[in-house]
Amino acid sequence: MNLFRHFEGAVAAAVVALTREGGLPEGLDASAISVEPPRDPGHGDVTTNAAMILARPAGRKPRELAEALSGHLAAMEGVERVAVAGPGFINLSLSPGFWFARLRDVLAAGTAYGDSTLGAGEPVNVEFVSANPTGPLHVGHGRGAVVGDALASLLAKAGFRVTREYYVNDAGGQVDQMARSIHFRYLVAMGARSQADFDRAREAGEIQYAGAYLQEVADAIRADDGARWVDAPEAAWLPVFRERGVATMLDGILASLARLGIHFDVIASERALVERGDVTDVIDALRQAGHIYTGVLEPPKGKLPDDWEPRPQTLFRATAFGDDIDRPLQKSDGAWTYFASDIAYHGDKFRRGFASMIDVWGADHGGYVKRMQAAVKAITGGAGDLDVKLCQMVNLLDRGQPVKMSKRAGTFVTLDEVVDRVGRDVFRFMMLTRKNDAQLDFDFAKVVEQTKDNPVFYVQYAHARCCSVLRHAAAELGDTVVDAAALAEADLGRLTDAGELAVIKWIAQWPRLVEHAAIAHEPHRIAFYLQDLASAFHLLWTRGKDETQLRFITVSDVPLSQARLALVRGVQLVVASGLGVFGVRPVAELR
RNA sequence: GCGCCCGUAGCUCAAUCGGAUAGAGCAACGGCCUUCUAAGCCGUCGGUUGCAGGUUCGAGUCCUGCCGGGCGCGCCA
Repeated sequence: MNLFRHFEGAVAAAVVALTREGGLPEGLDASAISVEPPRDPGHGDVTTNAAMILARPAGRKPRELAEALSGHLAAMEGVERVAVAGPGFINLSLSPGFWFARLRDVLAAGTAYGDSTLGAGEPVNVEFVSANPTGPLHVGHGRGAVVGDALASLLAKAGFRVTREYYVNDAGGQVDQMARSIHFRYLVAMGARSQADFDRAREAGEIQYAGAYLQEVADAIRADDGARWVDAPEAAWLPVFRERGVATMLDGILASLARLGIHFDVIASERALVERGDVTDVIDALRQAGHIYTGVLEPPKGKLPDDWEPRPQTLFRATAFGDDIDRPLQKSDGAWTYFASDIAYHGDKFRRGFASMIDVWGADHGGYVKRMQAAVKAITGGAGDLDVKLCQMVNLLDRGQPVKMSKRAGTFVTLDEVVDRVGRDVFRFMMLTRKNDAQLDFDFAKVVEQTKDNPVFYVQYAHARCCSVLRHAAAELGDTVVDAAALAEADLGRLTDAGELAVIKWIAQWPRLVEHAAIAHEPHRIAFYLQDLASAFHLLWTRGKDETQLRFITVSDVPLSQARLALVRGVQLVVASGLGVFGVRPVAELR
């Protein structure tokens, strides 16, 4: 139960009641009323701005209105005290019994606590990674992967029907360049060209993909086909080398993601899209709607590209949908631009039932957002919505020193290498400790440290500590005293310490946090929440060191122990629930 | 030149579709802690939220204009 949503209903009822009594005019707009936790806990547990929102249209003073509404709210079950404060806030303080009921919610729901019906089963498509199948993933891709996957899990927990999707850019010039690079290596392997030729071509920049990872593809083709492609024309070998390359690279990419625990529901191929005629179809549709014309773009202001010349192009009227300039759809050789096929792809997603689409991109694609959103508006008649999450770069460090990366020097750090070194769970959690559009420092040394500075450790430790306490309790008090059924029946009224209540209040925020993070498409909020929850719990545990009467296990008082162990169990479940959204496995003990 | 993102304590970052006195951690300073799992706990110091206007009951948040940083800017994806 999201307790704030619960009290939203109460506030709405109070407004209705007051209206019926003649205290408010009929038909006021109540949509701006919020019910939320106050910034300052000293103000109470729940606050609403209802009186301030309604005062102007009602022609009444905010505080006076607040007093009138308070009367109705004071009668609510679970409300211990109502106060009007500041410019007209209504603050509710809830009774211990109300909080105990929330803890019982957790014990009953398990890690499903926080699951919401907010999404009402609405389909949402989350497209992420979508890296070119031309090489292994690097750390930046890893961030996008984790953000996309966690966002998908978050939306699923909030009640949306989520599809995870990967778009393979297997149709453009990039994969052709990769094919040529593989072919060159193949020729060297066959003795048709020399290694010196290869090195020279690489130095001259004629080989765009010089990574050694393509050697295995060249070798595999040689093993299968022998000298068949040595003298063949490019038109003959290119498709073969391209397919082999794409298949191998994609396999590698998906394997890297699988190691992170990431799996896709749909792998969409750009080439298949083009070959199916989807691009032609969507362009035709746009043309019929009058959104396409042939024109000449203004040259960009400021620095002019050397080879710029005015040229008539097939343009999408993106400016009609909020973009700054109209965008080209065809290259000069007649092939579709990437943008054109991407329009078709998003059109395809929409036809498959996704009015709500989320794309996770690297920040270097930022300039592309407006045109894609414009295109989505155009092809869906305004019915589709595209949110783009741009992921900023990850700065790799080791003990504070930047890890130098260079493709040329071969010191390029792949995602696999990072995951090998720190483990999947640490990587995933760390990738979610910052807003997606903020740069993120990732220090190999720090992320595996067992100190409070390391958020992964701090949160995992809270979970491990809960497990440890429960293990000890089972040993000292007996299994039947601490099993799920016994704890569900515990007399929570024994939890009288303010610190204990504080932890329950943190636990009870979880359902609201899930909903808000899901609406905002911001999974990182969970990381901050888990640190806060862990902090409250660690604090309580630590107090037990000095004040032994506060310890969770008191052998001489089994009912008291059970109440406190119920609280420990609640913390354990909510931490596990949060880590579950992140795809991080909670640990039962720290090594 | 234009567009997008960002600018919050010395540092790294929070701040709930616009809420009350802008919060944590690190660092610094002062104290405590020998264990239900040790890697900690408490306190102090620290702010014109880049600058200037505007909108309103109320602005870090929205609008306008500047300043500073990052990214992008027709046939790459």
